[in-house]
Amino acid sequence: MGRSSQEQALQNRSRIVENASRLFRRFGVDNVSVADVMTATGMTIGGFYKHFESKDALVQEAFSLAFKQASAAWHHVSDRRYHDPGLRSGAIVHHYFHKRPPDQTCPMLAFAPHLTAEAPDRLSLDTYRKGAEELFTQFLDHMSESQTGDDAAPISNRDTKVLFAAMVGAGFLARATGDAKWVRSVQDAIESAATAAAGLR
Amino acid sequence: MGRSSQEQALQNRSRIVENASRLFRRFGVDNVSVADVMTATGMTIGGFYKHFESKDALVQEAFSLAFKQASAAWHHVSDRRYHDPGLRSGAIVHHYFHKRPPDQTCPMLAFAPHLTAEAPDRLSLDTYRKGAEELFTQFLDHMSESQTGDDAAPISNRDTKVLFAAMVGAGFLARATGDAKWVRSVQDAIESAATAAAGLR
DNA sequence: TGTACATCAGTGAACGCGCGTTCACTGATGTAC
DNA sequence: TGTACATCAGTGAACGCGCGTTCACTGATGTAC
Repeated sequence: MGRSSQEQALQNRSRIVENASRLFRRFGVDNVSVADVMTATGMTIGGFYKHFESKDALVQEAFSLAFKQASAAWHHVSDRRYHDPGLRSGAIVHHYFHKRPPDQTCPMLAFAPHLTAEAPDRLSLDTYRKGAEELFTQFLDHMSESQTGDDAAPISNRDTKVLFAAMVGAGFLARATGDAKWVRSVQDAIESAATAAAGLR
Repeated sequence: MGRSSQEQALQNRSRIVENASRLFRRFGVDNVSVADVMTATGMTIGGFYKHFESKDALVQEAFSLAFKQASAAWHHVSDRRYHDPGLRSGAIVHHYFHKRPPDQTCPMLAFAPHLTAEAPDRLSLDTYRKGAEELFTQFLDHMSESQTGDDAAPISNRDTKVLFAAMVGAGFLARATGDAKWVRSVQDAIESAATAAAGLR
């Protein structure tokens, strides 16, 4: 195994990032080693540093990719046209909780745990912040857009924010408890509230 | 420094757990070493294993203590008597977001991050599950109780669940972003929604 | 009540393991002539 | 178009560090007589 072509090398680099993003989202950043990522890509450890300066640099790229994919997934769900606007917001919530394979966990959840304002040394904080804010504003836009037109008034900004936080919170709890009964009842409540919020106003 | 008295030893044990709980809540379980805890208690590393079988055993005791303290704190806030029932639920939310020193972070947030359903080896999962469910049902009870009597109808069960998830979610995001503007706007929305939910029904 | 001995809470150095990172090396790719 | 040489993507062993855990040891506490 000697040198790879420049084209091949770029492809390999992309595959490393893709695998990293997938594994990080599923198992958590701290539970996946650089060697794990390289093995999953079919390479050995040493080559990693020909592409990235450090693990943290990889984490940041994995962030960006995950946020991009998540935003694309949202578009996909919310662009389906329903007659009942309530169904639309409900469908988004339902998809968020129940229709995602484990390696497509919400990036808000997947990457934040190992970040703490109080724990200093983490460089990836800024990347996370930027991606998180972007995803949030996209969610706001989507929710208001998806409910306009037709005959229904849009969900209020306040309710959308509450819904957003509730989705993240319930997803977080589900991740930690492994889908306990009470958590599922919370998820159902949120889905129902989303449908109602769109229907009533 | 020879042997300590049995009484002294028990006190030391308690102090270890207290310090652990405080440090874990503030910096996260994975960012605090056993040595850190022992140093904070004014002891050296070796003595630790005279009291605990492993770090994980300590984590579990720290869980329990934190959940107890959190539940006590809730009692304290919600037991204050307000005239306006809306104020009560709003006050609980407000306290949750803004009135806690960093070493009293919500245990839901503090301990879950290093737990993942997908990451197997963690023994402390069950302890967390139990504590989390207990804290949740206590929250439900408190919210419904605190709004009854007087002239206002209680908040619906559904709304309480949504509020709960939203509080956890927003707290989670705040922890990771270090209080970004948009996160604070989400927190304000939740507080306002809590007040409104109690006032309207 | 005092004395001899066993116990064991606490000490601090050392071990072992995982993991991020480095390094000398290989051989195919790219380039200069 | 072919040949000689430099480059550098990828290899796999080794290093270094942090941290959970172990261990031989100390000396005050607890106990038996």
